[in-house]
Amino acid sequence: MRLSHAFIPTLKETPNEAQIASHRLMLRAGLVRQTSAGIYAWLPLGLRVLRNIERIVREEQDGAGAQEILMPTIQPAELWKESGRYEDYGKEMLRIRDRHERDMLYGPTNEEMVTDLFRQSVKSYRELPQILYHIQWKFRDEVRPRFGVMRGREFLMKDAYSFDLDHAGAVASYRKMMLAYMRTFQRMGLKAIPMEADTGPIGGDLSHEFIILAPTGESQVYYDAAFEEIDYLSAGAGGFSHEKPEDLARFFQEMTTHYAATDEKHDTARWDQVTAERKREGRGIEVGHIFYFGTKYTKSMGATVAGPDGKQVHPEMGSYGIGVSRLVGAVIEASHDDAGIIWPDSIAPFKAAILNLKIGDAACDALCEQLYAAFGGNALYDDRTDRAGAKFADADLMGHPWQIVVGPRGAAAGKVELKRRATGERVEVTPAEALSRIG
RNA sequence: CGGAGCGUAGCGCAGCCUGGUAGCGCAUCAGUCUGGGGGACUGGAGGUCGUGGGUUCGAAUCCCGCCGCUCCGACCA
Repeated sequence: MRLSHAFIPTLKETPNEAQIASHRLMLRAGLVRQTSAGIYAWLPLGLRVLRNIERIVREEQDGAGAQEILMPTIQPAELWKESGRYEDYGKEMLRIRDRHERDMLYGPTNEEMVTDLFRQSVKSYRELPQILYHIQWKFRDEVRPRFGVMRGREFLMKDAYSFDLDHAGAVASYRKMMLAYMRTFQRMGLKAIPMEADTGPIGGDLSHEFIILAPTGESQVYYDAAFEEIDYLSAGAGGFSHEKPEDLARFFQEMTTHYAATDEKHDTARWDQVTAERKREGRGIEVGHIFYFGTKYTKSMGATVAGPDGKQVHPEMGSYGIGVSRLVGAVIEASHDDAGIIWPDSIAPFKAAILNLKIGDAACDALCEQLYAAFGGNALYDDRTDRAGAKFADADLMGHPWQIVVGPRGAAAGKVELKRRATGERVEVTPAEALSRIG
């Protein structure tokens, strides 16, 4: 993408409404624009990040055996009346009436709908387990939307739902999803800590929230250094496979024996048993939440399958959410400096920015065009006529992992300057060398 | 939902108290010079002062209603 003609409206000053770092930077770098309280339009740069996060989430869900579907945003009220949540959900649910005076709603979540889909078609225990997921916009009419996309009213969420014949199966599904989550966050360059969470009115002992560390997080968290040391992506010895029950058991053991708690659930007695050099604490942002809730919906909505003995049983369910749009903000909270965003390579909107410091200089132009072509569209070429300083400032603001700086001095000698955004380190290299380093 | 604040050009703000010409910086457009960390100069364009009503000869300014947005607290992917 050529910056001179890109719809990337960067701002020199911070809009008054943006208070926290991610919100400020998302507006300044031209990722989003607000259209109402808690509702945002995604512009090219922001959308590319959102899609990258989606891609990683999707790959990890698929890898764990979940199947992607896409349920609608608008749902009929009847389903929610069946489960009893039409009344319980209260004013957070956006209720709509269509032209036939039918009660509809903009989905805040999809347990009812997925249970309905399931009960229509799955009739035998032989078809279990099933894990279905989708990545879809949700609407929750929050009393107080804030922090930009971190607490929006309309937000993009990956929600998965597991159906198993019995409790043991549900636990296995839960563990698979938990592993998928840890892998997902690691791939995004985030340190995520799973914390035991309240299960609410449903009860049960299986609910975890996933907290990523960021200085501006909303809650204080305490955890064992072990969570930082585990490599969830490793496939070899010591790694974890979704396929092997013993791996999942060992993984779950790891996740639940090391200490991790938010300040509400902080247990100072247990914390004291963690040795000093392994104690970690900081601020955290919740980016995912998983639940096991058994037969709550399959019972209330009459979903049954035939068991091995021919009798009808209510499958056991779990649900698993990742706040996809929230992650964009959360990553920025976890990774920025005074100059702007610092994208992890895996979700950066572009692999690199190419800064042409002297548009019109034959050597600079030719070199930049050649580099730009080599990226096949996966680079942002700053071909504006602005001065160098403005280009540096915008590139830092937008947070491209790499900057390839092409100036007249270097271009004449066939050299470019390669800057790593995260460290600020710069080296002078040949264009070919720059390309191979960026990979 | 309780408490507080804000709405004037794309963004950041002043003007309001004490009513009378709508202003500044940045951005933007044209031109000249410049050219490695948000340049300089010259000239332009851009505003129903959130909205409806009231007071007044006259309202951005005073009064009332409404709408929108933000912040703090309780709740949430």
